[in-house]
Parts: sequence; structure tokens; C-alpha cells
Amino acid sequence: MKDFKINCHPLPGEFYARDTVTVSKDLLGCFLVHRTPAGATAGRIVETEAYLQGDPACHAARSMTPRNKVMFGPPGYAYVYFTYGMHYCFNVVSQAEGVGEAVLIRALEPVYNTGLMQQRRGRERLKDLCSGPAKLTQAMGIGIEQNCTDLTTGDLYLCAGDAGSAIITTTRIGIREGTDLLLRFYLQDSRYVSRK
DNA sequence: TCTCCGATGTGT
DNA sequence: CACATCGGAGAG
Repeated sequence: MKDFKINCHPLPGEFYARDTVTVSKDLLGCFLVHRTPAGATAGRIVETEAYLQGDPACHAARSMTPRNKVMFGPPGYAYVYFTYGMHYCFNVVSQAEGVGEAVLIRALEPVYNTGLMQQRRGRERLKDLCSGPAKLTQAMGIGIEQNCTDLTTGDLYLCAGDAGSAIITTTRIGIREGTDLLLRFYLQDSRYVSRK
């Protein structure tokens, strides 16, 4: 596996307080780190999706509810939700406070402590560890406890990194509304995206 | 490789 | 009753 040097300094709040599409693209190549009692794990972000205000697929498209409330809060917080009765998905809240937008992290390249990821996933192959939004939350030990946590100060955070290859823009996966919007982004050269 | 489908709980 | 999913089964 490629040897990455991870800058352990968390990305600051200003990184997230920008246009959501810009944040979605800039997150490609950045590292997601989670320190837990079982150990720390880290992955390099290779696929993201933007969810915007006025976008019918966005959880914050309609009114503010207990679930989507954090999306309207300050940028740089985690929005984790439970879906399909068994999976968690992890988003980072973007834009200014009051704007209900976020970036879904859809795939990671496993980078650090892949043994713990394999154990959590019950899978051996590196490609099967983080190549989907619910796979990566399982591999990284992310659950509802991380919802609404501050990504600039806690045990779950992101660090700067370089995309290092071309960014491909496509429609989003697994939605039924807003299917025409080009809001999915992934690294062309990565073998670890959920699908090409 | 692909398409289909069941699992399983919560939001609207 | 839809849902920002996953993995196993069966077909090709």
C-alpha cells in the first residue's frame, strides 16, 4: 500500500464554511481519522456527494426536524444518520450556520490500521472495507454517538491532503429525486470508489 | 459480472 | 411506505 503522511492537524472550521460543491471537491484526498478505545483508524477520502438547499434529495430540503437539525448548524460538525434499519452514513456539515447543506463521504482508501477495519467489517479485501458510505462508517467505528460532534476538536476529524489525480463529476447514487444533478465527485485514479 | 431481493428501524 | 445500503443468490 502507498505510504501516506498524515498531517494530524484537523481542518479548521473555515474549511467547511464555504460553498458545498467546493468543499465536496476539496475533501477528495483529505484524511478521515477516528480515535477510539479499540484503536485509531484513518482513510483517504476518494468519493463524496454534495447535498444542497433546494435539492429534493437533501435531508434538509423541507423543514428542520430533530434528525436534520445539525445540517442547519455551524459548519465542521458531523451529521450521522441511521438508514435502511441497519446502516449509518457520515456527512460533514458545510456552509454558514442557517444553511442546511452537507457533504456525504461515500468512500475511503484504507490507510491506517486496516487490521481493525477488517475486524469491524468481517471482510479481508481492502477494496471491501470502505467502498460505500455504510461500509466506511462500520470500518471506522462511526455510529450515532458521533452525530453532532465537532470535527475540529474531537476524536473524529479530518486532515488536509491532496487529490493527486483528476476529479470525475457524475450524478449521485441511490437517490430517486434530484437524479439529474451532477453532485457526485470521485478521484479518477482510485480503486477504492464505490462504483465508476 | 449483473440483477434481484431481503434485512430492518425510523422519518414523514 | 419510502429510504443518500449492503451482501448473498442465481443467472449469464
